[in-house]
Amino acid sequence: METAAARTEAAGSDLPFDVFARACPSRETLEHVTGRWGSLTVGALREGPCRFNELRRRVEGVSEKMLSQTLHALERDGIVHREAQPTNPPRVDYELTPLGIEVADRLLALIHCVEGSMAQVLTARGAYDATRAGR
Amino acid sequence: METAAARTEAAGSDLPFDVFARACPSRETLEHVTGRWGSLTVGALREGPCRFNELRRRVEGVSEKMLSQTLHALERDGIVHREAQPTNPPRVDYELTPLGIEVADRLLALIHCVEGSMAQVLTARGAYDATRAGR
DNA sequence: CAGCATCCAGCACGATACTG
DNA sequence: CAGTATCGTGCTGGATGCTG
Repeated sequence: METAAARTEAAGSDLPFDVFARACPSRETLEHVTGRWGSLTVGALREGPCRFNELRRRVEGVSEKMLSQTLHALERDGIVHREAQPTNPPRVDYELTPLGIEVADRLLALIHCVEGSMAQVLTARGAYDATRAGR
Repeated sequence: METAAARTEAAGSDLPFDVFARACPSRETLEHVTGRWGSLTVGALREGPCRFNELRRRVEGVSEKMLSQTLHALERDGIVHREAQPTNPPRVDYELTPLGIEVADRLLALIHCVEGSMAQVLTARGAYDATRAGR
């Protein structure tokens, strides 16, 4: 009972996918979803469908390039749906798929947990830094 | 109602911390927790306290350096507690703090959600790639 | 065992410019 | 508006070697 697979099974889950295993494709998807911009993009889309530039405004600080890249990865994974109207000027709406909503809800639970704990975190940081002040 | 802060408030949350805002410290903590190795480290520690090298084995593929770095960040944020015994050879145990457990549970919910959706994800990827086969 | 220090390759990312 | 293309760089992160 040393391997990741063995532990996963011991934990009651016999799914074929295990993020703790080196080469599992679920790691990629998890990274797309939890990545620096992925998590914020998915979180922002939970508020409802959104166009490209509006999304850029929701996710403060994201560059055009990174948002585009992030959206492509999420679309490929079936988390985000892209709806393009062939009008002029072009209009493209992004929205979460049903799967995306599932993921977004867990993600937002985590985000809110972190946001709500920031006072504690900041205190912990102060204490940690204080013990190392002299070095 | 354009800014991240305004939206957050409109969404019913009037917390002072908003990850969608450019310079919010919660972004850092979220990244520590959701980062490539952070998420796996926190997830692995949810199984119980663990020594350095055992942790390295649980989180397949992590290098010494990255694990060390990750643990420091998590310790500083008050997610992980480090307990060192001054014995020889040295023995150090890492474990989640109460806050860490809160976070880990949300994180694992997300991880299991992703793991359980991988069949769907892989199908979506196939479909996506198929439509772009010719370019 | 539990780690820090150093080196360095690669790519993640931002800035800028251009297209339909 | 909604992107793609290209370029430059600073940081990420792996490999290696050393310490207590």
